[in-house]
Amino acid sequence: MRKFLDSRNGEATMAVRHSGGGSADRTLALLWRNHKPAQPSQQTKLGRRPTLDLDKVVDAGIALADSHGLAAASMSGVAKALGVGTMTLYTYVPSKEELLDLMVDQVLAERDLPAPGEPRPTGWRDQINLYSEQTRAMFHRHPWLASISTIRPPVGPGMLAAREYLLSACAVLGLSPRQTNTAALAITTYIDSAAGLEAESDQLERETGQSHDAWWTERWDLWETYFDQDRHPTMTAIWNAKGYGDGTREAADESYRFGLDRLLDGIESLKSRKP
Amino acid sequence: MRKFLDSRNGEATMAVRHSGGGSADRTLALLWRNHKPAQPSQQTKLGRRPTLDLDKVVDAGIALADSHGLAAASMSGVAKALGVGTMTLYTYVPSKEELLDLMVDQVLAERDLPAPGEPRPTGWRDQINLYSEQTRAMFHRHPWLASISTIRPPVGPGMLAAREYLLSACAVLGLSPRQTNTAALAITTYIDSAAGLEAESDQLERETGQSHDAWWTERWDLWETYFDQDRHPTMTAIWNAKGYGDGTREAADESYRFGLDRLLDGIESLKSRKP
DNA sequence: TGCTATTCTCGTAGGCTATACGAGAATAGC
DNA sequence: GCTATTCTCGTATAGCCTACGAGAATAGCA
Repeated sequence: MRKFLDSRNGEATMAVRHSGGGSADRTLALLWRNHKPAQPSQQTKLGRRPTLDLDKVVDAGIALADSHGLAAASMSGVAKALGVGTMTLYTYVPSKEELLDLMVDQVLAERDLPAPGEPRPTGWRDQINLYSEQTRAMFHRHPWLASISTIRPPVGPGMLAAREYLLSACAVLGLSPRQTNTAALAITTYIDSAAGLEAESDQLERETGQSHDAWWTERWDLWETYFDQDRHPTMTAIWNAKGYGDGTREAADESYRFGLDRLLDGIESLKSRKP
Repeated sequence: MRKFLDSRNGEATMAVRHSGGGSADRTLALLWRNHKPAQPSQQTKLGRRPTLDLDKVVDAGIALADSHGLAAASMSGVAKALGVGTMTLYTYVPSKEELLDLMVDQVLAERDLPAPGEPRPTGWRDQINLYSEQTRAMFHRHPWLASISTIRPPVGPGMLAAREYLLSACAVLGLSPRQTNTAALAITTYIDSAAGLEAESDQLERETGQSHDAWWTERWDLWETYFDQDRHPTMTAIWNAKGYGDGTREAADESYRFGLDRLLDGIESLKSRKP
């Protein structure tokens, strides 16, 4: 008897990911597989030995998505990379959807964030900045993360550990529990989105071999033929004042930090406002 | 001789969208089709009459994506909705990629934002809030927008008009052109991301018929079996203090506004800081 | 009227995707 | 060696985009 396989079919095309259908309990068991000290060895030694294990499958999926894009991490692609038949994967994973959840949580767990008792930066901002830089690095290592929806994410050890760290950092502000949570939410919204865009952008330049400058140059016709300065006076003024960045990495970095710093300014000022 | 069709194939699976390949000029011509007063009627009346026009195709794509998700806006789906053969669409649109660009820019243009000469809210914040609310409404009408990458977006009239408005709103702050642009970027990053998440979340509840509360309840086992309070003290404390929202629309709205307001606070304080 | 050049229409086919089903291979213990 | 159990994976179905090329419709001209 096959283990999983009761899944209702697809509609998982185009980066939609409900994480929904099968058994939530089963997915949880897979996500937390290395965190509860092993079920009471119900595993007898009956039957054929497996050639793989779940970690190998998840790692192969991540490696493929890293090197050749999320689309390359198809069931057949992962199977080929592991040297097995496509259908063999379904012994280890109930469906592609669950595989994605597992890939995501594993990658979320990669961030090196101090656990509750461990030493951490002293100031609030430095604690947030640690989260920010770790998250940015994560997105750069795995740009495909940016194209995965984060509502109803995999509730695995990786996601929960990062959330705990961010909340604990926000807690030192001394806001109400409710506001602490809201502040953390605003911060992740900005960081995930800005870091994701940054990483996607870099990846695009790498993959297509076309710099953003080259991309704009290809659209020279826009300014030549279609752009109406009278309808876009501010853009024109900023352009004339050379207010658009030079497309360098430093400019992008400055942009990222500007938004985050202003958001943190705003949150921090709540403290002094109501002393 | 077919008009378009020189496209290099695929790799457009899974919500990647480079907008790259074909002729950028051709895509621009399609995007701006209704904004330059018609090319010098080079169109003789030779040949078979077309049964459709580009606007019908784009509208059908948008309608399908709105009602049944982005995946439903496939070439065959759109063709079926229009009552023509799949391949007929390729007379009007070079590829699926371009169709998506056209759908996106049309939807971006839906926002009701005052053009340069027109009356607008007086205060800076009200001007930004107008942009914010229009954008939020747009995402709610078209939740599929959230799953489309915004780097290298379609540079059509819709995108440019919205950008002009936002920049002109930021310009009243009197920052340097460079900082004005950076501020606008931070604001769109937050708004697009938060509004997209909000809309995706609502759509998910509608589509799956499962509320977020129900989703969490389905994962009851997490708290029961896997969650370790010692490793997540802050989460536990916030939970005990009922600091997690009640999942109502009002709570989500408050969350959205909190982040935006703090970001605007931070940006605004730049003015007074360097008088 | 009929011919021609031109344009639009669209069936077929090829190469991708996920996965249900079921036949077969391998193993532990008897 | 037999059996119960487990893992492996070929085949088939239904979807995706789109290259190709045959055929239909039309305007203008002879």
